[in-house]
Amino acid sequence: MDAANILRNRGLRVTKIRVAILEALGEGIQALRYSDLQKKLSQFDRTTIYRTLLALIDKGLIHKALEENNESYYALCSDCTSNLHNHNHVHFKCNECSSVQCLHISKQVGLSIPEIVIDSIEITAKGTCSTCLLTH
Amino acid sequence: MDAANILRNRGLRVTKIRVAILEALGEGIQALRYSDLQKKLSQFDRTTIYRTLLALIDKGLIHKALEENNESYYALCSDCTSNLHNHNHVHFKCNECSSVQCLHISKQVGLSIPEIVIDSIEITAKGTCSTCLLTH
DNA sequence: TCTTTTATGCAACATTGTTGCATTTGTGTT
DNA sequence: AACACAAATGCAACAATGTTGCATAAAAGA
Repeated sequence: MDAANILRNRGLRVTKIRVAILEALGEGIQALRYSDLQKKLSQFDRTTIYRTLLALIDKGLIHKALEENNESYYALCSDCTSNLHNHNHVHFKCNECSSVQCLHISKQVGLSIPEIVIDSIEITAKGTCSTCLLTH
Repeated sequence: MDAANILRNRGLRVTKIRVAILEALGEGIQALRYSDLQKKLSQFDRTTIYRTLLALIDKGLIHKALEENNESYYALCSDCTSNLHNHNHVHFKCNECSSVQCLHISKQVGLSIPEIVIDSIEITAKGTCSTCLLTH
């Protein structure tokens, strides 16, 4: 399904920047950091990018994959809805090339702690990605 | 051991702000967000707080427990050294009161993914803390 | 107390988040 | 195809935080 239809399905108007962001994030399996998105979408106003990201997150089309060193990484959602972000995957950041990607894992991760109710768990793994492993 | 000795042990000079930050973080089991730290330490310059946090992180005395919504939460380290931050604990954020704390877990968490080398794993859990559970 | 090394405070600038408002655009309707 | 209305965009403006350079002040050992 193309970006335009994805947007329509979530009740969002089809605008240039929304299509551009979805296509930018759809190019690879990687998450993109905000500053890179901004470079790539430099024809649009900063505020518009900001509000578009909020709208796409709100509708469950993208998510913030990682926040680190005051940089936010954004990635496409795979099975989220307008009502619920549903991320049963691990966010992996390569220490070499700084790439961030969403890794789908088969096993469910559980965690229980006395006296506390846990609603969600986020897992971020860091290491060396396959590309960087080959390079060294 | 008091803050002054902790600092000396890591080869850091004992200054007012370093003692103040260690004591602020040592008061509770909770992590403090940057903006709260700044309010609490308003007698010091913003730059000094910034550089002090970097120095204390560098020496393994504190760590950034969570970065969310462009807010950083800082907490004391329990068993880190100058050479290695060693965090086998879960960071828990309460959705009700926004408090963040480090929870030490007994079981080791493992994760392995083909073609990738994983060096470290960070786990952030969100839910309702014991205090907020009692309130409702 | 003196000296040297290091930390601090201040100024300055960059990046990102955030809001209000006028203008433009998308979309369903005529 | 043109219209009307709701929604999105661009621009201006300000806030918070990150970051660096440099002059001054403070810590630690002699």
